Amino acid sequence: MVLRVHDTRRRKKVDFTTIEPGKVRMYVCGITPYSPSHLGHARCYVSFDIIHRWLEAKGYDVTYVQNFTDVDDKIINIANEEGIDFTEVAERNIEDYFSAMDAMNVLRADHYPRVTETIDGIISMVEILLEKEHAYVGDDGVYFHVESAPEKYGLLTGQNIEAVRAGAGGRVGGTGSGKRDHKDFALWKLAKPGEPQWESPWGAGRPGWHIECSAMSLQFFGEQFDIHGGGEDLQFPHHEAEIFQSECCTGTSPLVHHWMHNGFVNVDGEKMSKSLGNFWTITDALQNFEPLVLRHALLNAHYRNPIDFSEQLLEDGKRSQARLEDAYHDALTVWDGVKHNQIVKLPRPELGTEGLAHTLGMLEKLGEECAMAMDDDFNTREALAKINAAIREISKMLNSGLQDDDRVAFGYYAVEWLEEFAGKALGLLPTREKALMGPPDDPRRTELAPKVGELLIKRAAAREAKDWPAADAIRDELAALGVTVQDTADGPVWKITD
RNA sequence: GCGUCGGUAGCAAAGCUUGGUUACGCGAUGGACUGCAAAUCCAUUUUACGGGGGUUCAAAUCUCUCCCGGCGCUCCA
Repeated sequence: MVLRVHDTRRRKKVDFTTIEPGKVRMYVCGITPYSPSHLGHARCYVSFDIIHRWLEAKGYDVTYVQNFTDVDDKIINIANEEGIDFTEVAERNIEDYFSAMDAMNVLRADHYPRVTETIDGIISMVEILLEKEHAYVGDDGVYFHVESAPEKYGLLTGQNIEAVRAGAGGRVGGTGSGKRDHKDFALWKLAKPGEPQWESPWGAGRPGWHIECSAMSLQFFGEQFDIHGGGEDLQFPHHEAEIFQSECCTGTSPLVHHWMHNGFVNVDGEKMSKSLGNFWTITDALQNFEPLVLRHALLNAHYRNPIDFSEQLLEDGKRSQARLEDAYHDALTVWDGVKHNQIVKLPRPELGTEGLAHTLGMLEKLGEECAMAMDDDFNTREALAKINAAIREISKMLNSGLQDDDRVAFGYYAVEWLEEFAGKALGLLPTREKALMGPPDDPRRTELAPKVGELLIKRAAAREAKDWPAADAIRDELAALGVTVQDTADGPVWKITD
């Protein structure tokens, strides 16, 4: 099947092609670690995790590079306020980032280069740009001269060079920068006293914001690569600046074959921002919701469309995720019941119109449709629709009174199906152990277990005696503790649901 | 102002490139199952596609126009 991806530059879905057969070079702009990671980061890196996973599922050998902008004005300001080194600020926020991403099942990239480790590459790139007269040295740093390559202006955003000049002309003088033209941007900023700095031919200083990505992609991938991603806000000016720098430096065009940008997280219809007071860090969201619930909520929209975030969105995600995990749990239980015996190998499903054969045929078809959805520009919403349909089929079959061998074989097949699509492709499944045992690392569960166990024994006795009012009273008591009981064929099961 | 993306049922959100069948989920209601629940399944809510023209046998989908909204044009995922 052909993979179609939306390319920002061409503004449409195109057939995905790679520079080198079977290999994908993917660069995604990472965070500036000046504060704990927020929901916008969650959305971005979950989106590209999906892309990463699906490319690998399709058999590509993917090299995924994601940078850290570990020195910048905001980091320096915070370090100064707190009286610590800027590296400490960067370090602690990078740790926060990784722990949030790991919790959400975001697979690690292959490389996480940092600005502070890429200084040499940046300097040599700036030197070439100066040599080719695409850059000049100003009072306070080195600047890229946009007018030196006007044909590259607005490639991603359609901005018109004349209009931008007219619209922002007044700002040039006021900034006090050594720019000749307001459209120009810094490649190297000379250090003010006390700022972190590195030696360069133009004086001690640090890199401008955009140049790092050009230097890093050149270092890891060479002059061209397959996918460049990031949040949609990075299109202008960041990604357009990268095109200027890289293409003018190497003389090779295009730098990137597929530009991919994820949509924003809004809150109550407005952009999430600190100044509006509607700001959510990932840690905030994970106070009341499991990481996979957040992941599920994010995948419930297409990656390019905006998400309007709310408590309700997480509540919906929670229900959908519970439905998925329950189905996985049930299938695992059926199969796990005999795992110590010989694994029953399911015969190749024969398509039919009745019973097991029919359901197996349905699942096979749903799997194909799920893959088609992912091939269509990573349509996770559509894929989830297929997974929901599969859950229904699995659930029906597991409750249909199948006989032992068929039941076990079907459970095994269902586990494999879910692991392939919901697990491997979408990253929505917990480990088998977790799914079977429930959340063992929830401290509240451990705390409640003795009390709940006691009440359940009492309730079982009351039910045995058909004393329904007493049994219901105990259930109410459990509910007051935030515990919901389900009576199943294998006895009562309880969950924390408040 | 310029650029760009969007407006789909009570909520939420796919489908639009390649025009003709159901999205899916939540909520609500009814039913099956249950001592009652929960979970699960079945059904209804469903004459859904911002307004108005055009093309067509046929339009959510193509086209024109108008209205409304997000985002970008300064740092941002």
